[in-house]
Amino acid sequence: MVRTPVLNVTTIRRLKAFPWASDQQVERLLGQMELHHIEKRTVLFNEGVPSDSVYFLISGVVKLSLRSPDEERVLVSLISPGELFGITSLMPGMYRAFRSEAFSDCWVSSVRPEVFVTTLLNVPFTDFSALMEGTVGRWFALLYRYTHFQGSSLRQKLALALLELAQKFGIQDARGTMLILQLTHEDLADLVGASRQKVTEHMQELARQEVLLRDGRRLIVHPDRLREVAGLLLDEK
Amino acid sequence: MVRTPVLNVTTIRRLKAFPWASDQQVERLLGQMELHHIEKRTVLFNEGVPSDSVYFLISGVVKLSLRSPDEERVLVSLISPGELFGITSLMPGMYRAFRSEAFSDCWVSSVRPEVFVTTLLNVPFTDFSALMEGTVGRWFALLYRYTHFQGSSLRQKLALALLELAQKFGIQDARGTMLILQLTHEDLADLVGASRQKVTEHMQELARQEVLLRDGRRLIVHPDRLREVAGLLLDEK
DNA sequence: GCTTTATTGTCACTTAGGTGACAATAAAGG
DNA sequence: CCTTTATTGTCACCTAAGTGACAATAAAGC
Repeated sequence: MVRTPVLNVTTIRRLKAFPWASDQQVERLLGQMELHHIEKRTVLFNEGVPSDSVYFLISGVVKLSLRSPDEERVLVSLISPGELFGITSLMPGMYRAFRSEAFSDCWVSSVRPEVFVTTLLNVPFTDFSALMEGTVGRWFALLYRYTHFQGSSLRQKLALALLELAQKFGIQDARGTMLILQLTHEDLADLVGASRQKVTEHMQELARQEVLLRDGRRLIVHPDRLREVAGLLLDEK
Repeated sequence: MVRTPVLNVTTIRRLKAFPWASDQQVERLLGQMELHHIEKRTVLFNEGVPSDSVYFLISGVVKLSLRSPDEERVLVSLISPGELFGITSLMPGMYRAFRSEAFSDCWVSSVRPEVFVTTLLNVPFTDFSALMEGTVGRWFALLYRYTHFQGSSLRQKLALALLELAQKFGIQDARGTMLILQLTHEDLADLVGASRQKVTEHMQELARQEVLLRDGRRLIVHPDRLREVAGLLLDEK
């Protein structure tokens, strides 16, 4: 038999959560939170589904993970009591990037992001979430790349890095997406954490397979083929 | 001779920056931004210094990087015009995690984070920044770990991961910091992106060198020695 | 307490990628 | 245009970590 934990201001304070918020704010927030008990190994949400709640961990440990190209699981993070998670829901139109599951039996509570933001910060949710996207959105994009690097081959890492560059620095061209950037193989090597020589080898291989082509020192890439090489499903990103 | 660019609402709109903000807000923000011209290869800020400005890239490319344990440079990201960077300054008491330098000649403008937040979102900076810390602070911690994984040996990655776990799940013990967590070598392997067998080997090595010890299936670690093994300078984190 | 299952330990073998060394190009600077 | 310097290409060789396979423990379930 599981005893439902008491969730009041004192509990929140003991967990050192939301230290800046007033008792009234915390009280109001608690009134709108749903409480859930999750048994070890139960999946709370999976990567790819729409992000529509913020979660707060009361007790237990939650695991965030990701599946790598070779079907392995990358353990991204372990969440401890008092932490918020599932915060992609604070940015507009996001999908969950990681799977979250109970690493041990957990008590978790959830709120809608709009309620969370308007209660704790007296500001319209759309404004806040747009600001988040414009500021920390890039951190998230970086985290996405780095977590996906885990368990990838150099070839896949290169594809992933070029894909990100194409989104930022690409302009449409008759032959594909041209990167308006003078990148040396050494720069790419520093970006993916590999040696310059191996990058040269793989870039040639990718060119031979028509995933990309070189126009002087400018690169023209095919995002679709890069995505394929990177081992991303078509629905991702 | 360099021509100072015009920085007005139209420029901002063309760069697709702050799309949610009203013309008045953008106008007000512009009035408080300083404009800087930065020549290729010039360092704007270095890792480790206090984070006290938000930057906005008008033209050119900015490079964010990091030095790895073996003195190599990890290229974390390339910033394109219209992007904000240096946003650790939106969280309280942060230091810059990356070096930023001009990858090409750039025009950059800077603002104090308080001005940025209060102008674009009508809310006290301290409230906003506390909320940021409580929400996206973890993304940043993850990014920190993953960027530092780049160019590290398995031994260093393990030390870094254990250090993070000690901060989250550690309680003081006569023999060091005890992790109140049942972690298998397989979990650790998934966390650092390595094979279970090699993790076993390295964990034994670390135990032999008294960086950590095992009490049944509980780990007791020495954060200081872990930091040393991870190749972090004493002032970091 | 005993059986089953999970975890740890160990080893030989394979492999992806690092490294050094140099030639071949291409770009930049005068 | 020619020299200098940066970048790319291509090797052979080395090393850290992956892999499979199994024994030795330890924990969990009954």
